[in-house]
Amino acid sequence: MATQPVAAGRPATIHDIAALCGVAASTVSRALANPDRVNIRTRERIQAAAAELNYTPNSQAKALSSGRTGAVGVLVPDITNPFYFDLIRGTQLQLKAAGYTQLLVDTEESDEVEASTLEQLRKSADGVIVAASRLNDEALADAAARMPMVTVNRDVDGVPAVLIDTPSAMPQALDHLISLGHTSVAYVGGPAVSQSSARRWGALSAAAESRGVEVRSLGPFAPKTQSGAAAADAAVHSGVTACIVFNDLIAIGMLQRLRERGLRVPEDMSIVGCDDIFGADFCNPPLTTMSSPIEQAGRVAVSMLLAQLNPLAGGGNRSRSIMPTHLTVRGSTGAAPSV
Amino acid sequence: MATQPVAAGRPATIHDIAALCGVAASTVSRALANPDRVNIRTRERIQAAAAELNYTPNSQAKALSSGRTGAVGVLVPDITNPFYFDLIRGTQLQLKAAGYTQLLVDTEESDEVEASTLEQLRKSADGVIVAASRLNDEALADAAARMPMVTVNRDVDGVPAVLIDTPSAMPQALDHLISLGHTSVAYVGGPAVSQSSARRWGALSAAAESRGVEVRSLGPFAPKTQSGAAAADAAVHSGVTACIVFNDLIAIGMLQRLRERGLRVPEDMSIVGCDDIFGADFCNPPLTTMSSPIEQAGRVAVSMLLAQLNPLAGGGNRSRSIMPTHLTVRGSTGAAPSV
DNA sequence: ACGGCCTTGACAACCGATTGCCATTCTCTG
DNA sequence: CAGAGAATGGCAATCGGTTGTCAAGGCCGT
Repeated sequence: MATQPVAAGRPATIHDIAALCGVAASTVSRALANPDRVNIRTRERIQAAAAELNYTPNSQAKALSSGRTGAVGVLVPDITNPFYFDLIRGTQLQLKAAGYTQLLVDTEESDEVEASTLEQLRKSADGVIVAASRLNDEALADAAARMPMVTVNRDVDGVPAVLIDTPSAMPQALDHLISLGHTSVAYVGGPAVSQSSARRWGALSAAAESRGVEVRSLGPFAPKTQSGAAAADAAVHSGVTACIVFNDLIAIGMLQRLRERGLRVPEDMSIVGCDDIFGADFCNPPLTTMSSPIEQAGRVAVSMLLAQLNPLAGGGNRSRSIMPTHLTVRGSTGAAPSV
Repeated sequence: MATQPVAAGRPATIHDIAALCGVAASTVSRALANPDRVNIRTRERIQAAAAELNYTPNSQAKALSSGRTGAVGVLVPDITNPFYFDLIRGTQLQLKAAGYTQLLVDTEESDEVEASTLEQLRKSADGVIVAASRLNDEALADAAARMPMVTVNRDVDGVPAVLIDTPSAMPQALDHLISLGHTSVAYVGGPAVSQSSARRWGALSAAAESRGVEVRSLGPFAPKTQSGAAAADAAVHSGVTACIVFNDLIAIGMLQRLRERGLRVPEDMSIVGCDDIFGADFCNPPLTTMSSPIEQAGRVAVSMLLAQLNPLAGGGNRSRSIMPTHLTVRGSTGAAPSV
C-alpha cells in the first residue's frame, strides 16, 4: 500500500498511521499507549508518522473500548454562587493537569436534577465531585457505590469527602463577638437540606453553651443575596446585636437591607459571614467572615478522586480531608450597642 | 432464548432489550430513535422493556457511531471573572433544555490554550461557543471553518456572533459625565488583545470628538481587581476627573485603591464601569456601570449554535445578534470637582 | 547445535450504538 | 387471485480505538 495522502478533511486515525507505516492498527495503539511492548525502531517510525499526520486520539472511541472516559463530572448547586467559582477553578486546573476533562453541571439546588445527572454521568464520566449535595444520605451513599465519588462539604459514611472546616472557626467568631461586648447573637441559617448549615449551627450552639451566651437560630434562608432582606428583618426583629450568617451571599444581602432600613453596621448590628467569597472584601462595610482555601479544596477533591481511579499511583487514599478555616476580621463587626 | 435476568451491575444495553423482546438489536435502536420505522406493537414491547430495564443509551457509543456527541464546548478566558457566571448559566440552561451537555473550559486568557482546546473539542463536541476570544481573526475564522461556532463579544467575518452592545452605551455614559461637569475623562483599557476593549474605546473616542471633550486612553490593564490599583494610580496621575473603565473588575479595584489613597469617589473622581457584574451594586460606593442581559446572551448564543447544528428545525439563522446595553447610574459618579 | 524463554507484532474480538441493504411479510390494486 | 409496492425487521458493516491470544523470531544457556 502506498503512502496515503493526508486526508485534509478528517482527522487522522490509527489506521492512517498503520497504513503509512505498514503495520497493524493494534501495533500503533500499543506503540502510543504502551511503548515498551514495541520495538524501538518501529515505535519511532510510528511516532514520527503520528506527528506528521497530526494525530490525536478520538476520545469517544477510546472511552468506548476502554471503559474510561477521561471526564470527571463536577456538580454544584448554583453556578452563579461565587463560592463555587474558586472551587470550580481548582477542580478545572487540577483535572486539566491530569489530562481529564471537566463536565460542569449546575443542579439548580434540586435533588432531582442532581440524582438524574448522577445517573447520566455514570456512563459518561469516570467519577464525580459533588459539592454541597442536596441528596439525602442514603441516595448519596447509593450513588457513591455505583461510581467513584468525592463530596465537598458533605460528610456521608463511606464517601470520601473534602470538608471546609468552617464549624471549627465558629467558636473563634463567637469569641470575637463576645470580646466586642455582644451577648445576644443569632445564627442566620442556610437551606434546610444543607448539611453545612446544620454543622455550622451545631458548632456554634455548642460553643455558645460552653460560654454561657444566648444564640438563637433564624431561617432557613436561600443562599442568595436577595434572601438577605428577609434575614435582616428577622434579625432586627429578634433583637440580637450580632449575627453569624450561613454564607456571605446572605450576609451581603443583609448589609444592603440594614442600610436601607437606616441601621448602621457595625454600630447597630454586627455581621459575620462565612466563606470569604468574591465581593466580601469590597462590600460596604467590608465583611468579617470565615476564610478558607476554596480553590485548594477543589484541587484536593480532584486528587482524592484520581487516587480512587488509579489505585496504583501511590498515595494512600485518605477518605476525608479537612480544609482549615480562620476568621478574617473586617469592618462589619464592632462593639455592641451600649444601650 | 429465555428472559435475561436484569444484570444488577452493569447498565442495560440495547442487546439486553433485544434479548428480552426476542428481536434484533437494530430493531431496538430503530424503535427508540425512529419509531415510525417499527410496528407499533413491537415498538411498545420494546419501550416497555426499555423502561423495565431502566435503559439509558450510552452516549459514547452513540457519539462514535453517529458522529454527533451531544456536547457543546464553552470557552471563557477566566472562569473566576463574574462576568462569565451569568453567561455560563445562560448557556448551561439552554443547552440542558435542548438535551446537550456543556463542556466548560477556562482558557486562562491564553491564545495557545484556546487553540489547543478548540482542536481537541473538534472531536469531542458538536460545536463551540467562544467568549471573548484571545485568538487573532485568522485563527478564529479558521477554527470556525472546521466546526460549528458562535462567538460572544467577538466579531469576525463569517463567524456567527453575539455582541454585547456596550459601545453603543458609551455616548450615554459620556453624556452622563459631561452633564455632571466633567471635561477631562480617561478610558481605562482592558487587555490589548481584547476586541471588546478596542470597540469600546473606538465608540468612546468618537463620541468624545463629536462633543468636543478630551478623552485619553490608559492601559492596557488585565481584567482583574488587582489591576485596579495601577489603573487608579495612572488615572490620578493623568489628572482626569472621571474614568470610564473597561470592566467592573478593574473599576472595583480602582475604587479600593482610591480609598486607600484617601481620594473620595465620586467627590474627587467619578468612575464608570462596564458589565454590571455581581458585586457592582454592593461595592463602596455602588458602581455606575453599563448593564446588559448577559444570561440572555448565553441563551441566544446557544440558540444560534443549535440552529447551525440542525439546519432543518426552522428559524432563519441570523449570523449576528446584538444585546442591548444601558447605563445604570449608581453612586460612583458625581459632579466634577469645582477646582 | 538444540530446546526453551522472552520479545515482538499481527489478528481478531469487542465496546454499544447507528444505518445501509436486503429479505420477508402484508396489503392493496387491477 | 396474482403481482406490485409498502411496511417491517434482521444482518452485518462501521465508528476508532483496546486488549487477549498466538505465532514467529531472536537470544540465551548448556
